[in-house]
Amino acid sequence: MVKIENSKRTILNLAESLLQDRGFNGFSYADIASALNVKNAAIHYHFPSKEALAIAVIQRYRERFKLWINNARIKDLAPQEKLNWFFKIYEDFRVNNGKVCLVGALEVEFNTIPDGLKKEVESLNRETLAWLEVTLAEGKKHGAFQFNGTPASKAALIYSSVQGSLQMARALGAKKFREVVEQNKMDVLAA
Amino acid sequence: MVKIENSKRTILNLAESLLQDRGFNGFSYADIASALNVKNAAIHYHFPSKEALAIAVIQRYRERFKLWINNARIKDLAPQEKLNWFFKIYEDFRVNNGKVCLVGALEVEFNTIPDGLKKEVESLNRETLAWLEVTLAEGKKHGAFQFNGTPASKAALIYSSVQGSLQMARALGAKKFREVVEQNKMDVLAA
DNA sequence: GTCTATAGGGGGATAGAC
DNA sequence: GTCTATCCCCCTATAGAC
Repeated sequence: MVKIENSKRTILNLAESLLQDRGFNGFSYADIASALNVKNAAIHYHFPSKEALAIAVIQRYRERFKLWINNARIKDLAPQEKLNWFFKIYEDFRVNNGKVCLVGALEVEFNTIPDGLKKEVESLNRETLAWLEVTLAEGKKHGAFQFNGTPASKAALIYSSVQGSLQMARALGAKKFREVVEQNKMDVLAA
Repeated sequence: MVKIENSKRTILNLAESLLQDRGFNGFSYADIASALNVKNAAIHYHFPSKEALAIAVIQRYRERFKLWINNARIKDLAPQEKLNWFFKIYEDFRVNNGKVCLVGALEVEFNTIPDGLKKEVESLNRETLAWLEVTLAEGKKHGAFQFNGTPASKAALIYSSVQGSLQMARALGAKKFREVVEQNKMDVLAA
């Protein structure tokens, strides 16, 4: 009972890492099996299909994000600090072997992935944008943020630029990612 | 002589389209062959390997971009119009079956693609950013643009957000992409 | 230039033994 | 829970006939 839960968790960790590293079409059951020193079929015992595995990865990620944003440690922060926390998530991806955002990776491969997985990606994307939008609106109302346009479109710009710059950092180095984060801050923080 | 040049061009067109639609790992020689009603091996006659094919696609794209930006029709435009032209490139991708930027697509798969291809992606990325940077600097100097930060970091933000929002549009619809473009314009145009 | 045929590898997935 | 064995499909790439 404990063993299987640990196995599932370990497999999900590996799958999440591989998805961020190589995309859906870029990793295989064999990658996970060899990392765990077991055979291919053992992974199928825990997750019957690659689609089921990837869906479980995204669902767990969505749960995690939901827990974070509803936790007092994040929820009670000032808007500027919330935004810093948000950027920190992706900075950690960047530092951790140049991983990219799951949403961006799967959207590049969107036309090749199973339908059930598409729905999960869409949900994660929507939920992330929704939180950013509310955070930006809150900060603008309190005078911490200053920007033209709606919180929704500003949120879309920030999120898409973070996704894009994580990808760019693979070819041009981490500096590009950090430049984009700093530029985003300058463009939104009230002088 | 003419025939082979036409074949090469047709194959490059298909490969470029497939790369933007499904990524490097998401398309195969068979996709191209069946679209041309020929067999797999015929494609190998024109491009010996998948790496060579993808490299040729990017090189042709780079040439095209270079011709555009050095052509009087673009070169002599006002900075605002240059920026509009830039956004239009990606708007056309979006309209044309939801394609994404080649650079972003290949950077998501960066850890799985051949080395020669990586170098081409890096070059295209650098050249695009360089043009954007110069355009932004020019516009700022002339008073058409107004923004904090360096032209380089603003260029990185704009380019990465366009890449990211094209991807986002696949899950959330074209509206997201257009929102990001409009927000970018608001954030850079002098009031 | 395109064909048939084939080599040689990798992929996801399942059945049945242990 | 993990193993071996296997199925079946798709992939890149090459050789040699036409």
